[in-house]
Amino acid sequence: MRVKDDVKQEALFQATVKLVNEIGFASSSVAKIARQANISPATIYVYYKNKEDLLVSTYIQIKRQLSAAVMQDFDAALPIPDILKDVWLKMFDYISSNSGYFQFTEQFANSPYSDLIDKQEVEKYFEPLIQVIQRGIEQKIIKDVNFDILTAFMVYPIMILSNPRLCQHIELNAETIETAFGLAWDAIKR
Amino acid sequence: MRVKDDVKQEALFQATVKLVNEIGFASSSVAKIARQANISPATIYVYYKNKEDLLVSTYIQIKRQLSAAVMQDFDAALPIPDILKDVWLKMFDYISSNSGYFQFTEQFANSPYSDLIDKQEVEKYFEPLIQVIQRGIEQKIIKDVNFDILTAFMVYPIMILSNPRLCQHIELNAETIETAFGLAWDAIKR
Amino acid sequence: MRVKDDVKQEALFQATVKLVNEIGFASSSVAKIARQANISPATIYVYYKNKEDLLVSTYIQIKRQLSAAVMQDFDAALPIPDILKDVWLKMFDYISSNSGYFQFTEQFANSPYSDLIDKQEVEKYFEPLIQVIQRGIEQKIIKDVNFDILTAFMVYPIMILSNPRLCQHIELNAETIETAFGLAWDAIKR
Amino acid sequence: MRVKDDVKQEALFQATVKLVNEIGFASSSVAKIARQANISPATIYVYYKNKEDLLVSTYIQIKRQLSAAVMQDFDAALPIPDILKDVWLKMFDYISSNSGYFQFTEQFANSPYSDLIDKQEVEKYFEPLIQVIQRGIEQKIIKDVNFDILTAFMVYPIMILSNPRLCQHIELNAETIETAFGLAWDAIKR
DNA sequence: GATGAATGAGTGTTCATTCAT
DNA sequence: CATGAATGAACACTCATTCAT
Repeated sequence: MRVKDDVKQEALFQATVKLVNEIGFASSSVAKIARQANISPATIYVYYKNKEDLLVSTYIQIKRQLSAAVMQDFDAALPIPDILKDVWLKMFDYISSNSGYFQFTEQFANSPYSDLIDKQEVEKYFEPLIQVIQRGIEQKIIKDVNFDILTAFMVYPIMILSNPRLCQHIELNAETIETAFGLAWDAIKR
Repeated sequence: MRVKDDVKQEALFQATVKLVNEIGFASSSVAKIARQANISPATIYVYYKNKEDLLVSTYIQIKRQLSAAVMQDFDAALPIPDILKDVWLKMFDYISSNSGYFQFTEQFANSPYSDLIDKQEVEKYFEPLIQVIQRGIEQKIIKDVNFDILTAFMVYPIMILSNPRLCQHIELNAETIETAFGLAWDAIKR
Repeated sequence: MRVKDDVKQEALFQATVKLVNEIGFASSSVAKIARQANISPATIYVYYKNKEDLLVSTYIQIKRQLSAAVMQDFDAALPIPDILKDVWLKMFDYISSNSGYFQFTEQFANSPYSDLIDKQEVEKYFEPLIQVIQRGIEQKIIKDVNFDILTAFMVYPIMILSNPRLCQHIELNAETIETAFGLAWDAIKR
Repeated sequence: MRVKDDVKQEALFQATVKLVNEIGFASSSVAKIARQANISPATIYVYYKNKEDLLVSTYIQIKRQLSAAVMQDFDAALPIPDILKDVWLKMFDYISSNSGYFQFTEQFANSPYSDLIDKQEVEKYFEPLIQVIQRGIEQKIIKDVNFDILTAFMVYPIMILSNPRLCQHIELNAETIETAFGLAWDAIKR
């Protein structure tokens, strides 16, 4: 028998990301994704249960990759600001090197499919980071406020600044990224 | 000669917002919107050129309303932090009083229709605010950084904290809103 | 506005019956039925909720027509054998004049859609006939046996003899029909 | 060299009958039958030319089995009514013991595949029975009418009474079966 | 012999839009 | 102005069958 073709599966992944970025989530039909990947629409159903499965799997794959990149060489022993800055930089690094993947996750997060995701599944990868922030609060380095508020200033600004749909005028280079971290740190530090 | 029926147009507006919030952008078909508004699908084409026109017009109407609410009683003579805090509070106020409208704009911003919007058209309403920030920079009260960076810390945190999809754990009351502004101000102030 | 076209609905009815008779229930797709009726597949959904509705409605329409034809001029005052013979002849008459309709009902009855039919809805038209048979049992003219058994000899033979798929060799004329009734009557009479 | 696996073929037969009875003819796809039989869809094409061949072969196998069961110990020397009653009882016996097989044939007979069957191929097994009836006619024990008419009263009532879709209210026990034969015999006897 | 991968053709259904009234 | 009828194109998905191993 023929064997499942990794090349085909990878092409499907790339096609999904590319098409969603080009024409948006709502317009990305199974047939169009198949054509982009140069396979038959029916073949998609060999690799995925249905469209939802294809999109959700693609999302999770990217999220896993992102979290691995960001948490790589994580060193809880460093000073807290250094840790946060390291994560901040790694995240910008990943996003700018993989802007297509990142854009896909942004679109996904605002689609109805988003509700199907177990958020904790994704968050668990960042557990060490969360503990660092917790420690920062205890050591009175970081403001003692609701965690969602801290996240709104420590994480989402990265996403917003990296989203070309939202920020068309800014050039993301080492300097601006560093500058932005300055604001983030000022926001949360005590 | 009969004239276009304002009641019908308003019903159409409400139906569009309601349906998009309930079943999402992709699933909101013309026929369903029409049924929700208790009119015929064909009648929509009396009021709007096509579906895109309907959605874009709905979006712009909300954005105009939001900017009017936020910029109401704008007083450039006040101290800069007071101005920003006032805007911050008014924005939260509008969003919490009109969460349906706000949710619609969030969904819209992540749809392909979003590209059709002339962002400057919306931004011009905030011109006085932009000038205040400019003045803050000149007076060395606000950090002299790219404008997009300032916005990422002054405006988007509001949207993120108000988005129930993103922040499920936080209760938005006077206290948390004030706290959040504290972080925003710390981020941008010199 | 345009008005619902009775001609189109009738064409749809005829096309459904014709196609099911020609290629069978399982192969009769919505697209094929539409092509046979010379309308767009989408138009079917103007007249019927879905495929099931189309088929079930077609079935019920035929059944109603059949029962009306069979029970026409029903006279409970006549002698019981005369009543039964009259019904027997009228049924053959309807079936031979409308063999296409009848074939459709036979196919329908053996399809999964059949389970959706409320049998009592159809049976109620034959209520007067059922009462006659009941009376025949009480008057000891007809055998006092389970009603299903009587039906198996009084009604189904008509269907079998009229079914060209099952009986290819017999010519259904006045004589053979009369002969067959003789057997039916001998079967059930006391 | 490996040989065709009888166990697999039998599993395929059972799976086909089971699935058709459970979900109907139209919904029984090759893939589903294969899954039910715990083999690959492709393997079916080792044993059968195509889907049609699978279904037709299954039908013929059952029919052969039925005729063997019914004609077992056939004794043309017995009195004619005894012969017919014996066949009648054996048929009910087979059907009630193998209701799954019987249901399959009923579904098959109303599918388009039915036209592919050479009816004479099946009928030839009943040749001795046909000759008995012929003899009964000659001896003026049985009515001298068209053979299809006799069959409509001697054979089909069994099928109708055994079809749970048609007769839901009757309990088929020794008594009702005997009673029903009484009607059948009254119908055809002179 | 046996199989999972692969697919073109098809399934029932909904779509945004136009037409006739 | 207002509408339900009408539709070609598209939708997600399944089909029977063949291919490569």
